[in-house]
Amino acid sequence: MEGQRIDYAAELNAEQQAAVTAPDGPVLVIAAAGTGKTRTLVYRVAYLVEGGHDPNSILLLTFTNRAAQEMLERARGLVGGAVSGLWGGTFHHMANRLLRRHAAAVGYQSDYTILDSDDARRLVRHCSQDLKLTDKHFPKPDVLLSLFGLAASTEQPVVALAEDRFEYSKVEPDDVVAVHEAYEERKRRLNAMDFDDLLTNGLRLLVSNPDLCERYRQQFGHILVDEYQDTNPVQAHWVDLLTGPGGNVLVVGDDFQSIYSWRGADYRNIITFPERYPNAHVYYLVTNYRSVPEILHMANACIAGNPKQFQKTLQAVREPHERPHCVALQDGHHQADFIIQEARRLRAEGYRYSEMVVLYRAHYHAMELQMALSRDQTIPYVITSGIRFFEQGHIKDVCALLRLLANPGDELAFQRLCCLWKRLGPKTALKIWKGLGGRCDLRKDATRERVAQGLPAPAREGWNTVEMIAADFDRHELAKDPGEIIHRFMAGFYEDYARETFENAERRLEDLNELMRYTTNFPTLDAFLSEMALQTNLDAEAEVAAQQQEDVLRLSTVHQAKGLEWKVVFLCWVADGMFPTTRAVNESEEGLAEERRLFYVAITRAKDALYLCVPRQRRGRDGTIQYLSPSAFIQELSPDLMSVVAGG
DNA sequence: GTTTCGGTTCTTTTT
DNA sequence: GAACCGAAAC
Repeated sequence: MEGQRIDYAAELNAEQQAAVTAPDGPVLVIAAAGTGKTRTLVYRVAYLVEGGHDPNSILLLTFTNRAAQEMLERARGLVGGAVSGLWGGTFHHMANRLLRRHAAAVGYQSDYTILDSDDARRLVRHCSQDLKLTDKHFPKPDVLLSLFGLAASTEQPVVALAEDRFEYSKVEPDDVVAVHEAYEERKRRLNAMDFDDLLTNGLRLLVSNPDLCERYRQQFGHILVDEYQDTNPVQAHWVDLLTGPGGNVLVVGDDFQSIYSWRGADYRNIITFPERYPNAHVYYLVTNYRSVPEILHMANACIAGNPKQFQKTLQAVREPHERPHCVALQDGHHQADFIIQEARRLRAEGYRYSEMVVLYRAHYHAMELQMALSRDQTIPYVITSGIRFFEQGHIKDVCALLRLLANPGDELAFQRLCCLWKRLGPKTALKIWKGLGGRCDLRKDATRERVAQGLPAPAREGWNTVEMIAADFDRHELAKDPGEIIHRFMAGFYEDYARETFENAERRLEDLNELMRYTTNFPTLDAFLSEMALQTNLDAEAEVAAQQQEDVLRLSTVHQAKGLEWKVVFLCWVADGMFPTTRAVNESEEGLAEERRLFYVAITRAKDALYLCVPRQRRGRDGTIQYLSPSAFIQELSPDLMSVVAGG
């Protein structure tokens, strides 16, 4: 492979080739669904490397870990080892890499902890409680966090968003601001950043240190950005700064597939790209190799109504096959039965289960199907659950010890660790923490003695294991072997604890063994912890890998299905109130437009066959039956775009 | 004063 | 599940 020149004209179509071989300077590639967006990016990387550019000077930014991994692998397949040295990863990943080096420039120590959403939630809860904002009507941590996050990623003040959001409720915007300030202060004190801080501090680093910014501009001669329509203002600003005037930046995206506005993504970044970079070259990819024309007709029709977008129509190249099916069903149970039967029928026809997928708007929409599948026992399936691998209780328990060893200021880790011991709860843990002066460096003998003195007798047992690990920490260079720490902690304490505490202890212990294997990929404890915090989706990715080998039916949210494709797609609950969700519709016109884009994403995942399942009723939480109309997205489509089937 | 236990309720989407 | 609340147990 290596050394062999790539024949771009033979391997790419004319649209793709034009984008891949675009001249230097700013480039915008509008790539509709299934038109070879990833292929184009990967070949662009190869083109640059073949053109003599040092891979070290190329920065490839993606949105998800999965995309980063896939592209690096494919690039390696094209140009071989020459690609190593390429800077590739998610925005968060890159920001973290820069911030570890220059943490002091934004007022942090370089061993800062990255808070996952669960940590952030706990911290905000503490802040609300400290401020005595415990009223039933005061917004919950999740609501507050999404507001803080939106403020951070759109560079808006919290107070403005709070006034807007709570306009018709009794919530005082000032109280929300107070919690926000307390939260910011506590993160500083803990030497911790949440996901948004990585981005905002990454931006601040470049804004307030022009010399540093210039240095990285020199370093990155070429910047490539995937899924540009999903960037938020902070990310876009960061890319702009790193590119600099006259720099080379190539962004790829599809405004039709912008589905992350709820966390600050702004598709205006892509719409206004030609204005921000007036000499930008713009390329369109609209030839779709993925889907049969009937599916593309529906996709084109469904999205056409959305305003303010780069108008483009997917061009089919495949032969006509069959129209998407619109299946009327009585309720969720009938829907589940229908999917199971139809999947089995298709299987008999020659499709593998791994070539089919069941998609839905929200995780809980899969409940009936999940139950039916586990009762049925004939179709192997995986579900990308709502809880992330690294946010499960047992993983976080074990990692609390690692985190405290890495960052002695990590109060959350200390709390979590202490609450594992018998007869030791949050109150006592806080007392000990305060007694230590807000810092617990377990490597120091004096610290360990002080902790030991504060413990109730039954807690000693668990503590002894930690004490021994901490005492050996420097002597045995455990900082270079996080797996060994986990192993010792489990052998000495956690295995017994898990068996006493969890119904499904064995499964959880298996997870921990898996975690131990995973640590071998990392040279140090710090490297492992950084990566772990940013790999929120490890389980989903493992399942994708497993699915490719085994014949397994996958159940997934539409969001998680983005960028993937299957021969057969079942879309569930295409009914009013479910998809689009009531919330989005109530919010604004823009909310509905985004739901429509999500619907578009779902449709365009399908290659051969698409089933839109429309249950007509649903049991409410009080047991009453709720009647549903078909989704507005179906009603606004011309009926001859689909074949109507009665199911069940 | 704290911790633990047993019930109830609620699930949008993710780095 | 897992967060929350109230009541029992240490």
